[in-house]
Amino acid sequence: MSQTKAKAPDTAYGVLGMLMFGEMSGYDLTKAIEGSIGFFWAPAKSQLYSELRRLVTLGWAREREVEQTDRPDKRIYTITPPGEEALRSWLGTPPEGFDPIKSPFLLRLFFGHLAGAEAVRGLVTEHRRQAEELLETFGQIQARLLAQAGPLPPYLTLTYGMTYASGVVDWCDRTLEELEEGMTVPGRKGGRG
Amino acid sequence: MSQTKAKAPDTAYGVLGMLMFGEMSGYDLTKAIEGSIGFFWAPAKSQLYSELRRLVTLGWAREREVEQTDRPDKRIYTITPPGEEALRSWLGTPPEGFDPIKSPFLLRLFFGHLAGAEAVRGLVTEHRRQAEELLETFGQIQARLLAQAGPLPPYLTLTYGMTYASGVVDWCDRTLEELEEGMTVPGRKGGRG
DNA sequence: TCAGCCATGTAATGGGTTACATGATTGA
DNA sequence: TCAATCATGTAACCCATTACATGGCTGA
Repeated sequence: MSQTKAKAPDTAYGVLGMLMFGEMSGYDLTKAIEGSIGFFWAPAKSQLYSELRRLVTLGWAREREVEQTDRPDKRIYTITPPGEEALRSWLGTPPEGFDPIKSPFLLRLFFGHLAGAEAVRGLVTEHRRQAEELLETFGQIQARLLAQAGPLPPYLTLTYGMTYASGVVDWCDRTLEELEEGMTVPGRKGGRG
Repeated sequence: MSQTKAKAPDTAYGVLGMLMFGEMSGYDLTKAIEGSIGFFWAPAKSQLYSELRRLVTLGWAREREVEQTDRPDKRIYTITPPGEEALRSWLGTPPEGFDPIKSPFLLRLFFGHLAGAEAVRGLVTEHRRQAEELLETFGQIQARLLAQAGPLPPYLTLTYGMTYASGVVDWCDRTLEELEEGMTVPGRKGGRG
């Protein structure tokens, strides 16, 4: 019953991809994900488990029960050949449309004039702090990745993240300066500086 | 029955904020959103309608039926004073945690070594194209905003988007060059260039 | 005159999160 | 000895998307 032409949410393929690193339990996967793709694709635990059930149904992964005495029993998942094929086919299909942006920060910022300049400054400052924090985390990961000569693509996702985060920091700095000039769009006319 | 201390999803506050521009129907709101906060907060139509129902229940908006003959009847929504208060209070509460990133692009890229260098180049090239397209759209909006002296915050969300998109374009360019050098992390040892 | 869009929504479905459950080890 | 963490998952709920429904106008 293994389907290759089936459609599944991206999360399913993310899990499949992780299984390429070797067989894992749901728990193993949560750990593996939070250190890697978790930065840009972070399903909840229970979501993971339900995707695993889906993979088994599709024939894209095999499930094996492992009984344990000191720990809860577990189920270990292995990718199957049809699973690998489905993964590769998905990889060959670029996502349509740009990455969806969903920003609680920008949503608040947009209505900032209702909250006043001081609140906006606070919002931006906090955002900057978070971006710097992220940047530091990325720096540590980078050091690790540069020490071993692994495949390039995961490293590229890291540089992407670093470009993004440092872009945010710069924008925050520029914006905090701009906020000194008032809360109106800096049009050409009527400006005094 | 108007509650001020209630919790609602961010989408509800986004809708409330839009209602500050004046009373609107659900249809009006979809239009208003897609030209503004839609770039970073884009609920589906039906989501919008259910949030409107929520707002009425909470006492944050009033609903008024308007019968029409040539068009379907409509319901027009107005923000109430408790609604305004809830909105302001929400604006004063910065989001916890950095904006969640959910990137179908990075998810594919991460597993790029399974697809080969050529596929990765294609993926990056397409992503670059999309980013440039976005950048152009933003440029047009910018021209419009600079022509009138409106409030600064919406303009700031725009510069944020532009910083982001042009950062992506740069990253794509750098990455396409890097891909010429092979598919391994450019570590210090063993490199020839 | 027919396809497509304007204008207004509802229904069905599915993806994803938070809360709940369990018991064994380990460190303070 | 008590709280925290490891290790493994399930149940309940809600947010969000896609598909469906309706009927009048508008341009080719």
